Amino acid sequence: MNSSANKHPRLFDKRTLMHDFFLPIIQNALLSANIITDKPIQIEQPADKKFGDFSTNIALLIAKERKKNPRELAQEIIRHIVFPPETIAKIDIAGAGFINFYLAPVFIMRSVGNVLRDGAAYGQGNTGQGKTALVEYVSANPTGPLTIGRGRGGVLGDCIANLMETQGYNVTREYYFNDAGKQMQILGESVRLRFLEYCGETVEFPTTHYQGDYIRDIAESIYKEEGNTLQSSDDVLLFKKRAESIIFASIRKTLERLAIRHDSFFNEHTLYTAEKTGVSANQRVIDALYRQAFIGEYDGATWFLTTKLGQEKDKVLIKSSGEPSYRLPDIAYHITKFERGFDTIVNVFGADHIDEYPDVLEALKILGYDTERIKIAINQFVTTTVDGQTIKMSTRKGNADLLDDLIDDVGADATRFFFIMRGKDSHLNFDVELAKRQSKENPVFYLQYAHARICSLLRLALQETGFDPQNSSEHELLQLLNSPAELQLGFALLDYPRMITTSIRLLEPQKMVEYLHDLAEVFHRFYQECPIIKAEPDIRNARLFLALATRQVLRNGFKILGVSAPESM
RNA sequence: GCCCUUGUAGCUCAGUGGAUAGAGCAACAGUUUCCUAAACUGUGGGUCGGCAGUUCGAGUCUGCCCGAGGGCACCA
Repeated sequence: MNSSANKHPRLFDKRTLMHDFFLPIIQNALLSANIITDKPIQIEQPADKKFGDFSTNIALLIAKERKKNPRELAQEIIRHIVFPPETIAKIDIAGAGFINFYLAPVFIMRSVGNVLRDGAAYGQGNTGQGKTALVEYVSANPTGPLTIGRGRGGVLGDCIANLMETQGYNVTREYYFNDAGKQMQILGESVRLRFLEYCGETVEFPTTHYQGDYIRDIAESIYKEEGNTLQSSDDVLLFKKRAESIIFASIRKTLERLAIRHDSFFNEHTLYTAEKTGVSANQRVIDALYRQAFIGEYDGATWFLTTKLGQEKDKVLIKSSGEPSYRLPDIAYHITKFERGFDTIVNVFGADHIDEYPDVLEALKILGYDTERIKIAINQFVTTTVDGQTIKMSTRKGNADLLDDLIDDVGADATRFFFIMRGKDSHLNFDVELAKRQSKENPVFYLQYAHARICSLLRLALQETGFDPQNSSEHELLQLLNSPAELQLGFALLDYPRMITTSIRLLEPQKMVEYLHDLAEVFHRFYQECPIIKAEPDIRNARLFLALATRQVLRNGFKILGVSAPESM
């Protein structure tokens, strides 16, 4: 045991309660009851409070192999359970043979003191200590302003990165983009044609080109600066460059509004150019796959022989034009993630890219990379509802819903919150009217209100009583609390660290949203039922500590979600 | 046709093989001499898309069928 562990008594959040407290207790009981089994001991929180705080189904699991009645077995196990004083209040058997544990109120409230002690660090862990992670998200090419759909992936990725940082991961947030492909060529051409219109020419604008108004805006800005001097030029590159820098600036600005940040922008084009070795990253992929006999040449193109892996068709890596298809740089890009030494690699992208990653993974596997390190988070699409009418996101037509417009409409907090308040696999229905509403129907306001209410309470308490729980360490007062509402709140606070690890395991920040909503609800009930400032001093101070601990957890959670924590509303 | 995601209350959605399937909103009925009523309490509401299977136990796992979204390019 190291010295820091001695300085700080063990933190009894639910994760540690399950693994470090209940597990050994049950293991020892089985041992002394002479029950040997290879069945795993499962400890869970019953959905219904009346079945205790924790329960185990071990008696059910081993009943068959022991040919015994599960309830009798449970009885026998209970007889052998030993536990420290002031921890467990009651143990009983219910249902088919579940063993249910009820925690002693003192035990719960003592643990709440640890929340106050850890403060902003409460919930942090060390599973990522000393490890690096790359989280890639947004990665939109600079062909137009960000759409609402991209926003969902951006917030999802940002929250995943935030979550991982709480566990000690050194996270690099990366944006992968391409400014060299065919789409960018079309972008430059689109701007040039609109520019010519400004110069007074009548042009035919192809339907394959970008239709959005922003193309006209860019063309106009070029016209204002350059006049018609470029009219005779057919240099598309110039228009492309201008468009790219303007669009990229707008994308970054939009992301900034949502506090979505990146540490690294990876330009796909660097994979095309020769490195020190004189060979491009793309070429190295071809060479390496060739050595493994997964490259074929026919129809004038170079193919990844995925039919050898049981797929229906081979996949083009180099087109007959000599240009790589998107797949080749994708593979090369992922190799750089390994070469840069990341321990964990997280890719966040939309459902439209769902067919892309299996090929990349196959190629990486063939080349000997450990694809277990790669985690994929795919988010389903977004539809928006305005005035009860569902509007489907539409793509390159120029009538796609713009993320900026949505932020203008409902604000950054609601935008972020709504994007992650549903599971990523669920098709998100973004109700714009609901997001704008400043009432309890709007879940983001419900949560923020709980925080503001606590702030207000602490302000008033200080003013009326002179007591500031932030400047007091009499946390043992918490042990005076034992009403159902207080215990429920204290118990909920202990769940926070486990929710973080669950969210990371599932790459699902939505778990945090749900948890925080439940926490706010339990707090409001406590606030309703327990008078605080008017209570007698010790109880009053204890309740202020409980409120302060709640505010801490809300703040810590809001920080991960990227939602503001208002002091008053 | 093939692949991925998905189908749970009127609506939007939770639900790690476990106990009588939950929450929010909406509906209805209540709560304020008292710290923010932007809150709280209660009531009603379900063939978990359908059919089979796996097992002590299935909303959860498997197969088939039906519906929804997305993808199946020498676009990215």
